[in-house]
Amino acid sequence: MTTYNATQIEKKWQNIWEEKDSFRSEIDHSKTKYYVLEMFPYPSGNLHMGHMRVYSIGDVLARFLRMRDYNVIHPMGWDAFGLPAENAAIENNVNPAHWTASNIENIKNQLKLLGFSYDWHREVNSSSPDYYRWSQWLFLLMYKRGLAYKKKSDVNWCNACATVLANEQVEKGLCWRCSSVVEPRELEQWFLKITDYAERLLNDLGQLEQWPERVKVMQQNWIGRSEGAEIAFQVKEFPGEEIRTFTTRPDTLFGVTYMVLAPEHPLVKPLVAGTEQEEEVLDFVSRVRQETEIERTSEEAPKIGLFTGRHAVNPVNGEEVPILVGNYVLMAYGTGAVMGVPAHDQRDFEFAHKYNLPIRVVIQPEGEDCTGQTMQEAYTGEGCMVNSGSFNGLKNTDGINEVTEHLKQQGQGNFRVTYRIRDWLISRQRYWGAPIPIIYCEQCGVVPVPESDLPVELPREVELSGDRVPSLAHYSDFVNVDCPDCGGRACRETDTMDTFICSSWYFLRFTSPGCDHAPFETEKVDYWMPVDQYIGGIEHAVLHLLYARFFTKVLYDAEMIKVNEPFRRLLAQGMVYKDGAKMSKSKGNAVTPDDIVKQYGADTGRLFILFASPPEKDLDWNEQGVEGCHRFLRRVWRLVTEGSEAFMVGKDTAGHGEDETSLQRNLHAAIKKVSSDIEERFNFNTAISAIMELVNAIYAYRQAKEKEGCNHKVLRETLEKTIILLAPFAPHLAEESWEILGGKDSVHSQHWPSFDAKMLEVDRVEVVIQINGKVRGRITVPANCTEEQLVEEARANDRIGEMLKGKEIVKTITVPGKLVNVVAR
RNA sequence: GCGGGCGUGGCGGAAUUGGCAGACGCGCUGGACUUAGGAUCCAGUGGGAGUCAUCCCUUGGAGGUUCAAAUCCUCUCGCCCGCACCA
Repeated sequence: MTTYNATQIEKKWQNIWEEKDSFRSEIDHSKTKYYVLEMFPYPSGNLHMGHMRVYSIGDVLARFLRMRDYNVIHPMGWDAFGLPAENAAIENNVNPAHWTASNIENIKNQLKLLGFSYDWHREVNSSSPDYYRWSQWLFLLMYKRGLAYKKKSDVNWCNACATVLANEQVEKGLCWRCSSVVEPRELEQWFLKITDYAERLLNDLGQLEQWPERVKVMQQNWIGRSEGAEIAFQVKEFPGEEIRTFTTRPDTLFGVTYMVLAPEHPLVKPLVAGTEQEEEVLDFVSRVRQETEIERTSEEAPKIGLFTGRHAVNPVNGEEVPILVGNYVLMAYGTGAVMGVPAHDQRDFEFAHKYNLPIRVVIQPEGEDCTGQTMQEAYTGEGCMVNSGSFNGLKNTDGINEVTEHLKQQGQGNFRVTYRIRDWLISRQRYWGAPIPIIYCEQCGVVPVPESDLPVELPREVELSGDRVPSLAHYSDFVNVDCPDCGGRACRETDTMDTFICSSWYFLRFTSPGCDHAPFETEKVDYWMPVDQYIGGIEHAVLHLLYARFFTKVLYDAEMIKVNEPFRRLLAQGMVYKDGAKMSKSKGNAVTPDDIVKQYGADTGRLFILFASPPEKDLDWNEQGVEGCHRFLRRVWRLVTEGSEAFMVGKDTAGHGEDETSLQRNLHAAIKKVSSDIEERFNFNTAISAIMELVNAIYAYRQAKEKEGCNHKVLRETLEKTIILLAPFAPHLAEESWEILGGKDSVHSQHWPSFDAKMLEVDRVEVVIQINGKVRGRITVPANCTEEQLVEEARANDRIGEMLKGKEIVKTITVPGKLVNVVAR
């Protein structure tokens, strides 16, 4: 017997798979297609355990489904644009393109060492011109459809990254990549109108039955739909000028005692012009506008309001209330103006107390008599409308509609839905991205680059002398261009696109990677889409996963694809921890896939990562657990090598008795469990434990038959099927074992075994006897025993009879094949 | 504050429909083989008591429903995650 040499075996089969092009996928209408996709990596240098986990999960599924006769597509590529390439370029004095290319080569080799079954013919690289050409083309599609526009506004600026960020890319006021504080900056930037799709992005979450609840909830929160009314207040001092507010509580309109504008509100300046308060207010406004999001939204930040000297007129009762400017009102939400109803909103209540503003109760809780003086906090519950003119006596829940309807008829308001989500800011002031295909002409203004001129290529020679890679504005050859319309002097847009654009459609490109006349071929995209199983980290719950859904819907509307949701089923895998901390180089607790491959082999690493925890839960890396998995694979290896020697030289001496039947029953039970655990539940950990049990059963059988010898036919069949079951998890060892056992072709081209229900049947079953719900004995009865017989048998049992002596049997409950419960007093 | 999730041996975790709690693995204990064992094989391993072919307790805690609860309901404690001055 030879020892298990993982390195040698793995190298051998990786070469064979590559030579035979084993994982190539083509359209085949005779089979059901299945698209298995894991989020493609950013090629940052080395693969880490998080990568190994996602890709191991995907590979098990892909290999399993192929054996289940699905036509599986399982592609891989590179999310290759992005800032780290620029930073590395400066540090190492190397062109970002070259740095990226060498990382890709490295990571690709690492993926190959792990034995993942990708169709490398479909490899895509988002930073190559033949890919970003179509990212640009899609931008132009958005532009044509009115979904891309440029506007000047306050945007999130990250100083460390020297670029702006989308709202989704700011976490608690910090840059998602480098964690530095994000500042507001007024710039003219390109946006995509994702808000036009807010309603559909929200509603269609309902279709995504196979997505984890938490991801759907996170997207729901992010989109943040709220229903209410928009109400117009006239400005007393400027007849004809109105302030529009959004509220979810139009029923409290009669309780308005003041109005607050955001500092950025366009009416602030004209309103205060010429008042005593002008200087103070403008000073306050400029101060607030310089604050970072952290400063402005921190818990300690006091709510400050300043009177503008002007008044708003309540449309329902003509009352005049002071207009203030407040630091807590956000221009980007609703209308940037808030009506203050202190009696029925806790924040307004506190604000009113601070500034001595009147509190007027307009919703009275049943059986109580609240007044502004006696209230300790705002009343936000249901009640009866009071102090509300003709609406008095109405239930406030009805009042919401009635008041809005009234305003609508008077032309002073309307029903309105507001979303928290903002348009997607896609401009980036960086070099290493896809250039935005827009030209600014002195004569014609904004001119989209004609499709035939795509791609707008990045300058290849990069200046690497400073402390950062210069943006495209630095390259005059790039900037200066003739206008495509009039031929006159023009210049290019010098910002590049957010890399999330590239990853919003790569799953479509995988269906037709070489296509040079369109982003993808209709026939192919229609065959392969949607992605049947998508796997990736939870960190993209509202970034990539929201953007990709948006792109898909736009392409659906443009009639380029037939699906309006890209990912049918989603698995958000947990993180990899070690010693209670997230595994990372900086914490010094990192174990790399390379280490594992070297020490134990890829099969051991893959097996452990799948066995240690169910995929959606966090996983704690444990060296001894890895050794346990390696031990298991060696146990399998010994069975195969010793078994094959026995098959060749030994005589088949044993007949077919109880032991053989039992072994076969173990086999079929394992087939059943492993199949359903992979296919229905994704519980790879329990699938693996079922294979371990089967292997233990084979060892037990061999030991039981040590003297008289095994039934080789049964043993061999069991062993072969065990190897097939193991193939998705430990593909190299399975392949080698298959060869040793004399199997035909590759183990991976075998049909997945089906279990025979007859094999699972037993003649006799053990049944638990309970008295009042407690286990008091066990009996073995024929499997087809009737309930009556079962009760008879139970009561006939000596011990049970003893315990029931002198008691009255109230009733008996039987669960066939499982238990008898005797209820006795 | 709103929303989602989790809590089971020394550890990772099983228990799929309410039906034997603790599968499988790690660790630990004992034995076999051996010059040796950090290899391999076999046996044991939730806690407590014991008259050792037995009983009691046990799924964060307290109640409840049920013949039967890790699983369903109510309350409660703890932890993790998302959103949050959102009008």
